[in-house]
Amino acid sequence: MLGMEGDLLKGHLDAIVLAALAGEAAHGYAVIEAIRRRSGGVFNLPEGTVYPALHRLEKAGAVNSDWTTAPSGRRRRVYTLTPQGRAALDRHRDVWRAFAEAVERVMADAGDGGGNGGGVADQPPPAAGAP
Amino acid sequence: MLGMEGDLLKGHLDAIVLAALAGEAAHGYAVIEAIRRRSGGVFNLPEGTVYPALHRLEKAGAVNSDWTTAPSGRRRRVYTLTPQGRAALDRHRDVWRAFAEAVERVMADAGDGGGNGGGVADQPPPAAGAP
DNA sequence: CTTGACACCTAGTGAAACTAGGCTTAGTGA
DNA sequence: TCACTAAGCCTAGTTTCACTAGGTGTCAAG
Repeated sequence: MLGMEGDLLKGHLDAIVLAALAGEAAHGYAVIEAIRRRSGGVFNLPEGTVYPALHRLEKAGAVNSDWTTAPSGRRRRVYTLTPQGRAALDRHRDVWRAFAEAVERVMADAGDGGGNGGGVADQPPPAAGAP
Repeated sequence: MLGMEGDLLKGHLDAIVLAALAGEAAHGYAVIEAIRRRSGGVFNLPEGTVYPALHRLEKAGAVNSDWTTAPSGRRRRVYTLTPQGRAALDRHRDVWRAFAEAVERVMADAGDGGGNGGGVADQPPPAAGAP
């Protein structure tokens, strides 16, 4: 995942893949491309990430797949959101919203340091110290 | 992490812990409480998550810790952001912003399905089919 | 025929949060 | 005084999930 360090995406991948298919059905490569384009190039997901996700989602009933032939003659496996998948995407959106808001609330308070009273360090004379 | 499934928090924890300390120094329990309160109860982090994070951040030079005695007589290990930790928090905020925006862009496009032309399924007569 | 792009697949790996305990200490109630 | 609870801290082992590292097949162009 270029430009993004660590495991930021973990737990969000299924939602992102489902969202990529919400507009219209697409084959694997197109899903990857759609995610990259929509994210402004932030999410550049490896195939090894996306295909297992698609398989997982298909197994879970969130997407269906059909082999088709592109105008070029190439075989493609096209994935389509199921009604169940759409419902799952709606839930994912709610979860994301709640999650993002929670993160922003934690991050945002940082600057003012006021009005949160409790839970803070009492700084009386240092005691015995560490073990 | 109550109410949050899977690994949504992965990759974001350090940022959240640093942000919890940005206002003022705090001991472990207070960090946990601050995160829970600020997140509106969304992030209810286990001690086994937060303490290793604090230790990790201390080892990395982002926080310092000192043993103190609360008014009650209890020993507490109070953590304080270092200048390095503040700089790291700023970076984390930037990364979060970019990440969140990318996710929202991917999620938001879902509804319209228009204007993205390429990369979509060609649906001519189904070909030979799967292997 | 060779090469590169398209298209798909997957076992194994590693990172990071969480589980599952465990210990210590001060306050409270019986 | 004793038992229990809450505060406070610690950590090895486990689980989860994205990514790495390959690998195969097909089609078009040179």
